[in-house]
Amino acid sequence: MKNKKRTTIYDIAEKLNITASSVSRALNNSNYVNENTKKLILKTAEELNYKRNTLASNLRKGHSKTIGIVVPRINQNFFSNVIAGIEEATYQKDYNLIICQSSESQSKEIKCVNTLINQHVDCIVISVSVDGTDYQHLQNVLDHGIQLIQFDRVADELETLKVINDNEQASFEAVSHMIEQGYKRISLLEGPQNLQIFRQRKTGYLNALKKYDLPIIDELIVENAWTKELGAEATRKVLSISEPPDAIFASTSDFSALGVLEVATAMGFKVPSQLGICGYSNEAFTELTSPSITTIDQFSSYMGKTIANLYFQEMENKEEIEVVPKIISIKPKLIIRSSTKKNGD
Amino acid sequence: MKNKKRTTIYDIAEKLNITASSVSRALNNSNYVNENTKKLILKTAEELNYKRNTLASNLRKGHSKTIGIVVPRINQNFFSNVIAGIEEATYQKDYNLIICQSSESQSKEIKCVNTLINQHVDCIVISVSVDGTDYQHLQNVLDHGIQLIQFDRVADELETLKVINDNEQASFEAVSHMIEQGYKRISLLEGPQNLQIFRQRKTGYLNALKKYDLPIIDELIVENAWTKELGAEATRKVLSISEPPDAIFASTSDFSALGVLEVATAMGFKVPSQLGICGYSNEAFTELTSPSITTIDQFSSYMGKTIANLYFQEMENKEEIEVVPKIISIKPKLIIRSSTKKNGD
DNA sequence: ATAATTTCGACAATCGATTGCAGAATACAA
DNA sequence: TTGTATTCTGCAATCGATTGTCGAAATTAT
Repeated sequence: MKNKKRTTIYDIAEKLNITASSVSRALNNSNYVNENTKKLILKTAEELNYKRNTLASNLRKGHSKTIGIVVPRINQNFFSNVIAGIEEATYQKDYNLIICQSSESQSKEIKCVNTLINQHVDCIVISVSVDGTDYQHLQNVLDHGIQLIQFDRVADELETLKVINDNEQASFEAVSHMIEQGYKRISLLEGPQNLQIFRQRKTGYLNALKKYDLPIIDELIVENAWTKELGAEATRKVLSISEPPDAIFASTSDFSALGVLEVATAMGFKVPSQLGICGYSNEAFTELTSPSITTIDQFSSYMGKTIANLYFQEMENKEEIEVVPKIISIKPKLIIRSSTKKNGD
Repeated sequence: MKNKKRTTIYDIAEKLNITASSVSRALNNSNYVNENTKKLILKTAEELNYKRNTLASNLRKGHSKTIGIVVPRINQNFFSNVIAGIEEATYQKDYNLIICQSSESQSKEIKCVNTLINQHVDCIVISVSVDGTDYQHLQNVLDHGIQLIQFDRVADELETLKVINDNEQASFEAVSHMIEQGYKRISLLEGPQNLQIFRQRKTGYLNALKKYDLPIIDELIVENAWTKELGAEATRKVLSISEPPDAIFASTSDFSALGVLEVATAMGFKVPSQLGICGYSNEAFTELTSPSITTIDQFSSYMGKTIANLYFQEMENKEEIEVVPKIISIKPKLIIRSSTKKNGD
């Protein structure tokens, strides 16, 4: 295990009585080396089980062919799907992925970002943590000449490349759908409003109410209900008021919606006839609950591919055109299931 | 964006009229530099927004403080949880993670492993792809002096560090539980037998039958039923024979069990009274189906932490003791839910 | 046969940080 | 004051691969 000396281009060069430069050129398939020596070099490299030292190569070349990713949680469905999507697209171009999770803490997020800068990654892809307020560390990425792509949860004040969902539109459609189903008192479980995505979803909700001339009822809007537990708690609260809602839009996540469903069922509310429920994210389980939960699909894996391709595209233009902030918005899709079919189907 | 020159220790040295070595020493908090100059250097580094070039540092130091991970699918619950567990433990020690997915293809797996060797990672953590037959590429990892830790799906013939579940025991307990519930004709949906984990699960099944003196019925054992679709197909088959099973153990995954449940329900079998179902992995959704599915929890995140700690522990011993192959076996836990409660509760 | 052009390969510098060695500067003791 | 020990700093080599420059050899053109 220890002290194993790996073969370098110098070892190959020495064995063949040539210089390392020729070996390097052969390995990089340059023209400036004789076909025969090239073959000989390749053969010897194979024999000696040579593996290029990417560290040295990258140091010299000044880039790393590596993309750093920072997400709140690796093992959250949406994020792991985005990552898988990025991986698929970058793998073909021989890029590596360094993955960090901020665990929803900005201080850890800052550390992660710094590590990635140290690593000389070519690009940082990030979805910010929930408690973020200051984005100096992201500005810092730009200052170091590293491409920065924000996705989903973005710091809107920062002018970077962004790949997002059209949260407002999706939310609008979801609420409109519920209204058209006949629900009239729709409660909104909203997420931390410092995040743009949650503000947008709220706007969509409000716009839908407005369109259908429904009143905005403050006591039906619950802040910060974005985990299963908080969703459950919020549900207990809104279902206990004198005039409870006849539908709940858990705009933060399907987990929240799951909390809603469990509490509502436990409290004796019939879903969907007495209470409609809509979640957000299209987690796998939404299909399996009874009733199945209406939700919004964010095309997470596609989003990942989009991010990767956006990076490659920008790389190509880098030399010629000045980089302009660009936003790609993906329209999510409303998945209508049983939990909002007020009148059956 | 382009051609941004990053500050190096030389820039700092030049500005302060000292040498780069002193700067390096100060940055590494060495004693061999005056307290005052150290402070000055740190301050200047801060001012110039200096970030260490990890590439250069690692090249010189001969290691990368990086662990490479290769899994079949990043976005599969079990794997993303293991990864999250590894991340948690390694983060504290300032290690980075490079993550690759083999997409269940050995040829891609080999490429991933080679990339990681090139990257000079200090350790490779791998769960092999399903179609693996030859493990030369893993031997190669060892030959390059890189620590190798296999987990879950391991190539048993290779003597490396391994972190696995006690699949046989878990399977034995699951089947025993079903038998004790009164199920007598238990069908086994098994996974590709070239993978040790699936062989072990089969052994556990057979041992349980033997213990309770139940006959082994070949037509109740279905090969290669390890996705939802294959599980569904297998179920259609076994439920159509003249004497159908009264229970199905989807030993490959909960997805397979889900396929079983859907087909069984569609065919009019009552779960759990007419047909018991047990899955494997404790995916989140198993709690949400109706009925909820009995399954086996693998402590995935804990497994990740165990892997990381195993690596750190081996690192400490590396110099003194010769590395010996070591296997850590984690005992999974049977989670009993409604789908196997034959007589209600 | 000579000149002009290619092709090939060696040399040396470079990427940025680290570190062994040696010498300078300072402190302390005799 | 001289000698010894200690602290600090600089020099230069090193990690392994890449690449611009230049000269030698081989090829082609004249």
